[in-house]
Amino acid sequence: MANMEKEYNLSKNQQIVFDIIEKSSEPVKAYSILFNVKKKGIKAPPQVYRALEKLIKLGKIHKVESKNAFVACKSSNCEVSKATAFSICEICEKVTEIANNKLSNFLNSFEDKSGMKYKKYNLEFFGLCKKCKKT
Amino acid sequence: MANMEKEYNLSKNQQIVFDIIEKSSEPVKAYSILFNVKKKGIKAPPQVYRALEKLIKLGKIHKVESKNAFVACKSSNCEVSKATAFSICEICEKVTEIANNKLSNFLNSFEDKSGMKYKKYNLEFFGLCKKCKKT
DNA sequence: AACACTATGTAATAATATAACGTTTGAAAG
DNA sequence: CTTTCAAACGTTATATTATTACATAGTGTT
Repeated sequence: MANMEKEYNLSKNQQIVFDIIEKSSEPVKAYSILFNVKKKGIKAPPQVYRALEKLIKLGKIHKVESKNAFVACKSSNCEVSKATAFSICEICEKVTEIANNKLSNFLNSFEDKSGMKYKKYNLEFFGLCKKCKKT
Repeated sequence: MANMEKEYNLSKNQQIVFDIIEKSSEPVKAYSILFNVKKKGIKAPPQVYRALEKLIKLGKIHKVESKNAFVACKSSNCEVSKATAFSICEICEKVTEIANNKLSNFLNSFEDKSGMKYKKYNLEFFGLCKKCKKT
């Protein structure tokens, strides 16, 4: 019920692309999406990239810049994407979105030397996940 | 004098590529570098990418992921690149490396819910620079 | 000299992303 | 309901970014 309206105003292609990303347990690349939606009638890169662009604007997905790949936003009703943080394992490449108030509060209120504040940021942490640390 | 040894052990191609990046006031793209070093005998992408890879490892340059472009490290004798933060203007696209102890201390000691710490991060802030804010 | 390691040169191609067009659709205003 | 406008769509072509693969050359060590 809570997320009934979540995908309300997505267009056909946007919904198809979003479904692929949301179902994946790992970041999905644009051309992987393209390959997977050929059967649904999406045939060319611009169709995928346009959907991605819109989904990012809506905050429904994020781009993991260091991987050129896309993940669904897990934060509860993240309406508009402006502040993202990810944890990335350097071995298994697992990517997890970090939702941490202390972190986001700190970054949202960060001021540089010139007193400039930022309304938007993207942070990518690299390290070893639990599994990979053990081995 | 202080930076006499800075570029000591760079190979020929590494030095050529580094010079281009260091002289630029803005992030430089790989193919822009390639174009600019044709006259110096570097003719093919792998030559540039290999130099870039090495320079990143050495901490002499950083990649600005959201722009697929490279900047020289301005931090004083940054031997190895592991923690980077940039300020990016959304209008004029000016990129500045942020050197801020409060920020780096916070991020270096950050622990996520699972107690995981990270040895490396990349942070990109987006906003309007002073100039662009005025207009 | 033999070895390992790093760097180089080169051709080909893979992977990621956008430009440019014209058409269709769907919601809002008259 | 039909005009209008913006968003979304379909398609072709192309631009941009990055890597694979393989052969050669330099550099330092033992």
